[in-house]
Amino acid sequence: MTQPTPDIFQAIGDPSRRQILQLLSQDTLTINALAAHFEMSRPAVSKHIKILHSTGFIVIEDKGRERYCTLHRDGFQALQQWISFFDVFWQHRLKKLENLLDNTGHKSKGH
Amino acid sequence: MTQPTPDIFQAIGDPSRRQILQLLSQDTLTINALAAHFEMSRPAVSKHIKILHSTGFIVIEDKGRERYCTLHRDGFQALQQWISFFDVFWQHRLKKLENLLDNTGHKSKGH
DNA sequence: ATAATATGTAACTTTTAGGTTACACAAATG
DNA sequence: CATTTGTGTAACCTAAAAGTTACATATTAT
Repeated sequence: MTQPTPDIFQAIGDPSRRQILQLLSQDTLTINALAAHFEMSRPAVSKHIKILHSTGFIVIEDKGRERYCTLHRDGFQALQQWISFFDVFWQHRLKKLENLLDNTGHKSKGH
Repeated sequence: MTQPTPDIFQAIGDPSRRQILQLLSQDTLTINALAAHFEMSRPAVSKHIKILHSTGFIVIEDKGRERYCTLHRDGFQALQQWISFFDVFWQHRLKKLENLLDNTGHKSKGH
């Protein structure tokens, strides 16, 4: 891969990458340790990690020849932010509904 | 498409689909009205909508020959739930850090 | 009834993502 | 120093996603 995917949504779009995040929620793991959990080749896992890293879901700490992967909050927060945008929408909708019920229930200007 | 993508993560992985959700957060729109906002063909938009529908991000109400699309909460909640799993992780981490600071700061059994 | 509109679907093409193997290289190990 | 270990990367292959055009169909409008 060159670098065509610095997109948090696409990053978590892949099941393997989500599984990597799950594994890392239990433990800090090296690339090899992670790869051991998968059928696919180590380079494939390595690519996934690169994507998770570039999108802010994990941090990598080099220790000698090993690379330790740990969950990183940035990616999750970015995602949370996106959802929150829509939360506002739901709240507005709820308010609209309340007003509607208020107006039809009794046509006075309310108590 | 047959039906190989009933996956919320993949559903929002596509930028066009996210834009559709954005548009629907302003207004309930028909397929055609939505398609008008895009460069791509109407059938392409139609496919995206199908995916967003099958993953619970939108509901569709038929009115005569038109189909009105509206945001639906299910998809967003499913996504939120996934994030929440990791929220727990962060809280545990924070607690661990607190304990650590507590123990190194003063070696008594704490107040 | 005819024409126009709003849509779904099938068949096909193109693009992109995910995977593999082969190789390079630096760090640990004997 | 030779070997093993942990990793990155390039080149390539395959499969899946996204897009297109062409066509079918049901509603609405004239």
